[in-house]
Amino acid sequence: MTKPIAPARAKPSRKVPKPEAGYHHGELQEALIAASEAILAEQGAEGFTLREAARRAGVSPAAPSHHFGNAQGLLTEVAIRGYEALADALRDAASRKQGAREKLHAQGLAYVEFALKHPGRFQMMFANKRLVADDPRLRQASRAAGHEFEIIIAELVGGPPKQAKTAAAAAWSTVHGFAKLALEDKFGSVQSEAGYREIMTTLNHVLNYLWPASR
Amino acid sequence: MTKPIAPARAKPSRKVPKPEAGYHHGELQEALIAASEAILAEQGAEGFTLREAARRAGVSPAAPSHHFGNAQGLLTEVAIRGYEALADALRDAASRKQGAREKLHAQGLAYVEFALKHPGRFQMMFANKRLVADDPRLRQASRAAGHEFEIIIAELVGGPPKQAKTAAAAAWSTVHGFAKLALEDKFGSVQSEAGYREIMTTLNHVLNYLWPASR
DNA sequence: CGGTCAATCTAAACAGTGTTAAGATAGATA
DNA sequence: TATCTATCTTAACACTGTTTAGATTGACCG
Repeated sequence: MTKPIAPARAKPSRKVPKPEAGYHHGELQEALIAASEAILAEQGAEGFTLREAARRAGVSPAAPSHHFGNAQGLLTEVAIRGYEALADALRDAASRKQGAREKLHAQGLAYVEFALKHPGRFQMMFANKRLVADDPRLRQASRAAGHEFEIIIAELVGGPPKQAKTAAAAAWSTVHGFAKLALEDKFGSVQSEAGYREIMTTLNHVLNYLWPASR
Repeated sequence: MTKPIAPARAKPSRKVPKPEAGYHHGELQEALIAASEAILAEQGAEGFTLREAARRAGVSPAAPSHHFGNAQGLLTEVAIRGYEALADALRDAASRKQGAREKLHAQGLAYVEFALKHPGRFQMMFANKRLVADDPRLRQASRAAGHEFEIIIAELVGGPPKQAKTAAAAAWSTVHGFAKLALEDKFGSVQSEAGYREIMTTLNHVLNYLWPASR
């Protein structure tokens, strides 16, 4: 490779060039990521194909390889952004509440809400075989999202860090399992708005059962 | 070939015929299911292909369609058997313990053990998009497995059926989420025997945290 | 200003996939 | 023995992800 170090400024290079120009795309990475996210939103994780992403970005099927290596590379980038969005959602949900238990409940609701509203992206985030599972940035993003749980849990249980680790695993497992089962229609259909709200009510009951006021 | 038939008994109809005969296979359904389970065991859910299953059964790629319609049909049959095996494991685990809490813990361990020891089959069981999700037998098998949890939970909580429903959803979510996260290496590698045992220990802690002696 | 060069993209090909249509074969039945 | 139907094969189709070789382009440097 040996990139020529690319001066940071003072050059006729346009970072936001003509949108639909000829040979060079200019923003192909972003376009491919956006196309992939659109496919995931429309068709779910099983509906993604690299060729379709290239098609939507207006390039040949071989173009993505120059930027992401292969399909796993592109999906890894999508998953990283997914984890960042999830961490944001968890942080935001907790920030809107007072008290550790309320924060934890809010995070649980936010987690499942994220999964149900972006099922394709969510499923892809947890499909290691379709990602570069040992990518450092992916691992870091995943751990960062999990960390949002641990922060609140540590506040809640107070005990030694080992118990906090256990409690965090418990909380993550519960909401993750609930989301996964809901996405596979094990709690009824998620399609209708009524079904969605019923499922979220069930989740509320589950959280109240496992983390009641006295803990 | 044309074996001299060598009938086991005085009747031309053989339900367990020559194992590797000519045009007609004779037990193709079972052979395809067995081949599919072998692929899932060796390669995981992502490694399954219909053509490979046909190859292992010694038939052409089009042969399965006459028995299962398409790949989803074959995988649905595999998933049904998976749910039956899971229900058996849950029932067996509970039967070996005394007391509702001990039974529930044993079921949780059995559930995750099942998932970690047969990851390909387990993942396929919960991959609706690769199955005929509304197949009545599949739905029934799935509900039967979930029912094994509800039996024990009802014994544990005792309260009104609505609370039992909530508690069952909680228990299933927790162990399912734990299994899924473990399979995606979120609790460390499952590869080594040491890693596997460490994860099961973590699960024990989680169960003791969420369902302690006093409940 | 003009030439070089690396980054970027295309075209074409390859091996693989699931599914379908048409035809061959064989087992059971009459 | 002849026929009928379930079963299986062959061949084709439209896809997929990836690789190789070559075309194009914009940026840098004299």
